[in-house]
Amino acid sequence: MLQQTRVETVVDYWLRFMAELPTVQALAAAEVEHVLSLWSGLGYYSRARRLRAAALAIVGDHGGEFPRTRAGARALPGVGPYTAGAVLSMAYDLPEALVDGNVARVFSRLFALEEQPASTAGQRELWRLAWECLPEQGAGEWNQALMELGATVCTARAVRCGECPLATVCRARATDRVAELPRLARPTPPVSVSLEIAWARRGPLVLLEKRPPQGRLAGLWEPPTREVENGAGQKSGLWPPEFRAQKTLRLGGTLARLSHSITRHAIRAEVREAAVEGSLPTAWHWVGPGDLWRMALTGMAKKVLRL
DNA sequence: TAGCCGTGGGC
DNA sequence: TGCCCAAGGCT
Repeated sequence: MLQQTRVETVVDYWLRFMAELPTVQALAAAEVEHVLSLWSGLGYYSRARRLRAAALAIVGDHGGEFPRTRAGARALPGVGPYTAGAVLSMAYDLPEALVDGNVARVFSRLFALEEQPASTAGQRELWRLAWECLPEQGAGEWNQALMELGATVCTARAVRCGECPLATVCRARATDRVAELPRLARPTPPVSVSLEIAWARRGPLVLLEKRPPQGRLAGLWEPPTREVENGAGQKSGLWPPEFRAQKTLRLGGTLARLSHSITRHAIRAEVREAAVEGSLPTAWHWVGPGDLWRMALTGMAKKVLRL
């Protein structure tokens, strides 16, 4: 859950997840749809699928216990170099290094590294330093302290050098280059996307569509959504003929326009009341309010449904 | 190697 | 508001 996600965001999801699936055996036995429903709104949903797959491997191949070796950990789905170092050092207090976004920023400044952290050379240098700095005892606490320093003091912006315990030995600080480091990769411009979201009601039921099993938000549920024709005249949304989008929905007296983002996509969405006649596409279903909590909804769907 | 995958918060 | 960024991993 913590991969690319802030602690504050994760906490509530983690508590619900652990209350529902408290053991690795329970997670391994759970339906993918169930796991995704607990992940609903957290994003990067492949993490949820891999977590379940890892639980299956742990139960099936490791006697229900997380591996205690780097190779064993790295072989699990969803466990990369960072996660392996994090779990082994914190859960088992093994002397394992880690590099995440925070450590990369702290080290880039502390040692005034010129390489971009995302580059191969930059990663190699960061991991070398992480191992070089690692104390023989207490690697887990060391790693957490390093990440905490990056999260609270040595931040991307509004850096708090005055509160930093390493300020006197920081090479970026000494050369007044804190704001320039770490060197950032040239950002790719975001793609603007305009969506139309259908809001169709039938008594207490709401119309939802299950997304395709591949690609973005794979297999998750959302109110029927189509990409609107953009200025260049491409990608016009294809609504079924039985379906008519009507006026823009008003929520709290204002037009229901939602801004949203998916990595490198700036999304503007408009929610429209819709009428449905005749048969529905197979992916469309009327869903009762009690079922919504048990479904794998997209974050956008939760916004629209105000859950 | 670089593109892809979600969402929420800070400024 | 719009942009940047975050306890990454996979292909």
